[in-house]
Amino acid sequence: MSRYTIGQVERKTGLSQRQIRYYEQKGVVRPERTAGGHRLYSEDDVARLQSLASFLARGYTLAQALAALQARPARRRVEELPAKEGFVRPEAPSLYPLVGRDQFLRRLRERERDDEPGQDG
DNA sequence: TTTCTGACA
DNA sequence: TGTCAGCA
Repeated sequence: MSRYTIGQVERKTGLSQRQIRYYEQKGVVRPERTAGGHRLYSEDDVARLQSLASFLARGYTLAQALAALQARPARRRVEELPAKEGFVRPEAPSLYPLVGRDQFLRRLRERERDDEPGQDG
C-alpha cells in the first residue's frame, strides 16, 4: 500500500499542511510515522481528507464536515447507510437540521444537476 | 529541502 | 488558519 508525505497530500487534496495536521488532531486521519517522526499517509487517509475538502468546498462548516465523515467511517456509499440516520442537507448545510437519507439523496441529486461534481459523494 | 512541534495573532 | 522559530 502506498504512503504519502504531508507535502504530497497537500498537493493531492488542496488542503494546507496546517489544516492536514489540525484534522489529524480532530481524528480524521491517523497517519503512521517514520523513524524520524514524519507523517506517512495511506491511500485511505488521502481519500478521507479529499472527502473532507469536498464537504468544505460545498459549504459545510468544519463541524458538519467532520460529522459527515464520521457517518461514513469507511468509504461507505450513502445508499448503504441506515435510512433513519440524519444527514446534512447538501444545498445549504448551515441553515437546516439533519434530514433522512432518502431526502438527502434526492436533494443531492437535484443539486448536482446544476452544480459541479465534487471529488466524492 | 522537507517536515516536526509549539506558539501567537 | 497562517506563519514564524529552531530542530532533525
